[in-house]
Amino acid sequence: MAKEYNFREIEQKWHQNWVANKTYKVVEDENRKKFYVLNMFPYPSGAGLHVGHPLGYIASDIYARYKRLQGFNVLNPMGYDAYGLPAEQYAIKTGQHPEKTTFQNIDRYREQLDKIGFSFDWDREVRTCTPDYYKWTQWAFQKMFKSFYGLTPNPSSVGEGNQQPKAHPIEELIAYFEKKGTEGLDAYNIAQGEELSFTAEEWNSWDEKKQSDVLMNYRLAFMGETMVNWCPQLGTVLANDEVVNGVSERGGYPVEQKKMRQWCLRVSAYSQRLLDGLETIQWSESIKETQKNWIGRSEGTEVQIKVADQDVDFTIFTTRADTMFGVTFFVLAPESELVDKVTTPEQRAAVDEYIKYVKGRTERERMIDHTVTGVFSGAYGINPITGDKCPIYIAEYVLAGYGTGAIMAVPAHDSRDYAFAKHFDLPIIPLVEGADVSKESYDAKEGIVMNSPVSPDKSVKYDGESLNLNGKTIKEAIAETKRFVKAHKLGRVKVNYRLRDAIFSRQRYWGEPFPVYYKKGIPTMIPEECLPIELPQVDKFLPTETGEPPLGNATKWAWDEKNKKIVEKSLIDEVNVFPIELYTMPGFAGSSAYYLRYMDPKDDEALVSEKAASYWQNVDLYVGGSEHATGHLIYSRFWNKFLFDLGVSKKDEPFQKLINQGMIQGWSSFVYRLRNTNKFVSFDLLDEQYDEAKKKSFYYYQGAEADPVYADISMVSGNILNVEKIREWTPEFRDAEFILNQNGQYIVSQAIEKMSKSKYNVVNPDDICENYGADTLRLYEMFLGPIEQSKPWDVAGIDGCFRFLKKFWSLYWDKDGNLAADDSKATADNMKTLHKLIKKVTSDIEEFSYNTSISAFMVAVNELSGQKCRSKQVLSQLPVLIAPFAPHIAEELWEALGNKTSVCDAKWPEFDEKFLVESSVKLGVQFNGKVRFAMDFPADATPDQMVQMATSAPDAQKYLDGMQIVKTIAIPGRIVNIVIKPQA
RNA sequence: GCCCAGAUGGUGGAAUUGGUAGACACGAGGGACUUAAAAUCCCUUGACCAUUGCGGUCGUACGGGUUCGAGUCCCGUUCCGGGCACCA
Repeated sequence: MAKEYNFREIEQKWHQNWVANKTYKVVEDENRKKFYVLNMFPYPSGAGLHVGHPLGYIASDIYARYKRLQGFNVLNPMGYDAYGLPAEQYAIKTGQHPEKTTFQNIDRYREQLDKIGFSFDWDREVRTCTPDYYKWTQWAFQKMFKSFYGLTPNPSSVGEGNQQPKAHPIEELIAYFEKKGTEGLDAYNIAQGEELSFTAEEWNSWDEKKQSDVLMNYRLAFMGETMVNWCPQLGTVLANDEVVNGVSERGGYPVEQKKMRQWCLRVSAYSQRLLDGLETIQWSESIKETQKNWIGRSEGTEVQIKVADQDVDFTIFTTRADTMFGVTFFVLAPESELVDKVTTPEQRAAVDEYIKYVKGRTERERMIDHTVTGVFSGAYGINPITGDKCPIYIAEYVLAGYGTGAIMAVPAHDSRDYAFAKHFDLPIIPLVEGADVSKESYDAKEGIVMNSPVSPDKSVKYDGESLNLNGKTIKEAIAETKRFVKAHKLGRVKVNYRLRDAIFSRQRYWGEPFPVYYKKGIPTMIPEECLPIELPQVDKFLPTETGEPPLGNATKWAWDEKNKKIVEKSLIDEVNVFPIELYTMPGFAGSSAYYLRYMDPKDDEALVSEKAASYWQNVDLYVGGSEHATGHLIYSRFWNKFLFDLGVSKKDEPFQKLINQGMIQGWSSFVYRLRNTNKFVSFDLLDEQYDEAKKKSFYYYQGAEADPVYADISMVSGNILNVEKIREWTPEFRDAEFILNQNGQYIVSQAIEKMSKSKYNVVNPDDICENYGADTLRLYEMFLGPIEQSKPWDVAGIDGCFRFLKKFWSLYWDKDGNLAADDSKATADNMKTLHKLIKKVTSDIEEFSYNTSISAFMVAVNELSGQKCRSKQVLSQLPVLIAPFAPHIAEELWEALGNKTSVCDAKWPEFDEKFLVESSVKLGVQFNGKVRFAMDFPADATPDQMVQMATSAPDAQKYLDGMQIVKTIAIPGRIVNIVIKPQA
């Protein structure tokens, strides 16, 4: 009897062995080069792990194991992003503490992960919801509160070492205010909410509250009154990336705009560095592009506009300074404070009515509905270049939050201005030669400028100079206008970013509490040595009756300043005891610096020790989904840059290389219920009608409409429903009538969708592990296709991988079940197969092309099996090569070969070219690019020799007959082509 | 609308980066071994024509181009996916 591949026994044995020997424990070792592999840690949801989760974990585990075999000291940790909305929603429904359900889910995840054979060092596990972890989340927040961004406003440090803006202690700014107020501050590029102006005397005369308010304008974590995305159903504010198409990302509830006092992070301060950093990291172009869009840098010009007959002026922002001659009106955002100032008494009523209309519209309405609306303010602005008086309008198409909230409108060259001008019948002046603006605007930045000015007297002189752009290209015209505006102090060159500050507070329970108390209304940091401030117990997870966030339900939630401890709320006296912040931090707080914590997860003294941070530096390979492009991957980069400024993180960028694994989708199955009945009709009996307007199909059976209902995929094989099984599933099907087709089968319809509990299409990895083993699962998930690609889960091909492992296994055993490997000398063919494999697998792993390396294994095993290879010289190398992909079988065979240590500590085989060198190469001989016959060439033949041999070969004669050779192309090892034409 | 990525057999996907397209796997068909099944092994499998002559023609979404030679490079079109979306 041949020895059977008993994967259950093997995998259980090695799992226990790894745990017992702490095979995957990793410690800092100055003598070895480090390599840091990381996966985006999961949110432990109630549905458990599905087959999509391990895709990324397997991919990074393969790389981690490979790097280890190459001699690197590899850090490959795992943990849980444990704070989150679902656990809290569940808690509200059932009254169970979210910590309890979260920990239950974590245990389930761990159990599932353990089955797949990852090389995680579980001693480094982190959970974002444990106090020893979130202590450092709170600590980082406090540091941001105590920092501003810019150059040091300290005259002695101007120059060397003070060229790059970065985070600095807020004390430096306070010292400056005490001496000079805001005078000369703009030289230091300090990030701020709005441009303030005050003197040192004013600053020194202000009380603590006023000074605190002013400092909020500069702090990197600050409390600000801002427009927020408020979601009434979730009872909380959301960050921009948590809102998709005007509804909440989680749950899909409507979101409205609301002005609220909130904690914010001044992410925008780092806009330029976030943009520049993208050039230094190996991420996919599409993610970098997405981040570039999100940051939205635009370089333009700010120009001062005087309002005619009023003592008011305002600033507009434009990227098309060249079009100043085509301005025919100005537009203010409805929310702009200028609206009130410029509106004339005659227009007051109309303007008020318009503002009222705008306020009544939700963000979603404004996003979907782009009809032209607006109102004339009654005032006129003076174009500083032409001297023309142009009407000032108020319209919602201008956004308050971007630029200055005011624009100059050039209808000829901006489609939005064009639509507005057509609607209000305003003049349109074309400025580009050949541009036809009778039907639409000409927005392209290409062409030659004209009408700028129309006539010499239409250009205002400044210091004897007037602007003339005629005949210039648009690019030249922009540069020239910038120069002109700057030279004559009409405005300034300005860079704007679309990236907004992140709203950092949530009105929820299950999140990190803020280490902040309110001392006479002033937000004050709880001393660093008192951290962490632990999440208090509450009896209800809903907001209080007075509308306070859930933490308002906590009774022991006040800060005793004198004794430095948390005390009962009833003791608040506003002298020694003050209320603590009721908001909690958002999901991205805990996930922004977790990769640093893995380096040193148990450290009580620091987020990460100097020693650990210096050794591990940053993540070399990060694997995760691309859906985090504008969320986690921006916040993390921001957070890391801040910690880098503090010297905590050692690299400016946290994730050197990023691989985005695709999503594994599920096949959802639908049965069709006739409306208002309990009858289900087989899909092939239904008539389909497609509704063009709704982009959706509707189904009918004998005139009655049938509605799709999800059926659990375990009830379906192929597209045939197991009627008995579904009857047992839920009561609604028990007594249902199933109308079958003529073959007596019930056919379901199927669709590819995201895997989700509610769609009943989740495939668990557990069943695969049970039936085929973890090694097959690992191999199969990688064999499915490139990691980056999304694809539906389909078990159809899994047998192929299972068969391969069985073949691989049987290379090692004879028919009696004894080890077949012996000391015989490997043949040239054996060595060639082996080294072909080493070369292919090594280069494929480096390129994350795991599917092709598995193919290479299949080929090699088939070849060796055909060669009846028994030689240990070859067979002892294979377990090492397969170890990253299928670690259990690798260990088993490695041990069977007589090794005493884990295959993890083996050495990755070296590729040797000499085994691949051929004495001859078979190449196709082409005439005029078409292959005509194949022949052998000596491997070391020169191009001339190859041509000589090809043309004199007997096969060549019939092609050469009556022809003459025009040209020859020969590349050794590659190609021989002879260009011929009929003889003249 | 703008930006990015992509389209290869019945299916998932390969292709040394411009050099014999379809590796590897699934599925399908045929065969061997078996009382039978499972397992295993062998053959065929892009299309069409020719098949007791070993071959020929076409073929990488579509239309052009560059080249001795294009799945790969360039121009245009269609379709699918992702991101941004009144950002001035």
